[in-house]
Amino acid sequence: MATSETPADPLSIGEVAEQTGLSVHALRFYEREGLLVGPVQRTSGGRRRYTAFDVDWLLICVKLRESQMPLADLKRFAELVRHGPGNEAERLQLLDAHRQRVDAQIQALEECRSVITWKVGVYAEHLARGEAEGLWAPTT
Amino acid sequence: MATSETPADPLSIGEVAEQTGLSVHALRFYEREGLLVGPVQRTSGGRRRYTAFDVDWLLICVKLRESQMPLADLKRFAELVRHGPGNEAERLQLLDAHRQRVDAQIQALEECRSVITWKVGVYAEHLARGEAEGLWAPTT
DNA sequence: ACTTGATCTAGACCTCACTCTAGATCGTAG
DNA sequence: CTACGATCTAGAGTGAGGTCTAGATCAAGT
Repeated sequence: MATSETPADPLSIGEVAEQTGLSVHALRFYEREGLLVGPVQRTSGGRRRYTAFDVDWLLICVKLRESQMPLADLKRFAELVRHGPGNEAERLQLLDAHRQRVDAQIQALEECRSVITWKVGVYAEHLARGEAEGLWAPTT
Repeated sequence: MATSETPADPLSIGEVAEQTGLSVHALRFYEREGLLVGPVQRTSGGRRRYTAFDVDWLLICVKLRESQMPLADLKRFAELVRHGPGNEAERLQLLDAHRQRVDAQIQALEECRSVITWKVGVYAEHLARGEAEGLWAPTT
């Protein structure tokens, strides 16, 4: 899962933005909100230096966010990881609950998809027939 | 697809809220925003009376919203239907584009799901082994 | 030394999709 | 007639999740 080729090659915020797909604004925002596991290192001049660990964590964050995990849950998860060993059961529970929500989302989307597909079919058929029918009730 | 048992039995806003899962506030909001195909009928006293057509349309709206169609697109779709025959190609295009977005969403969620499942597996395994290992890197 | 572009902070601002409030009115049951 | 709950309108407020701004600083190239 490591993103790094060389084990230690700190990245600038811009580079991390590119690698994660998050904006630099979002990266700073996530940090302020306590969504990162550790404090991000800084150069002597005050610029952020992200380690491969930071980037890996952010990539996971991206996946969790993409699947609609609220920032509050993400924050809780980060806190658990930050506090180290001893709370793995809770981490597991948090992730597993989220996985169930993702499953539910997929199912819901598949239902939507079938409704949409059916409706697309209705239109396509009518168009194919030359759209000269009078059957256009408001909801079809 | 008709929800009505009796072809003509107008419903109150509260009943429609119950049937669609939308709040009465949301129903009024949708109407104001032009998301409905026709104007909703009113009683002499000014109360809304929804027809089975209205409800069917709302049920479709619910599905489209559930799959993240923005209200702006929903509004456009409503406008097209409102203007009647002659724009079926555009309706088809709008729906089909949305269907593609839904497919992409499902795919993305499935990817998320597999990342999460993998991580759940990591925790579960460690817990099963008695959590006495020192392997807890920040991102695992 | 100078210029340029990336980064810094604090905090204001934004969009989306509702949600809620106030104060009035309707309609039905007692 | 009176209560009471459901509904009405216009408009303000909310929460999530960023996004943007201003004004300063840093770092690299020429």
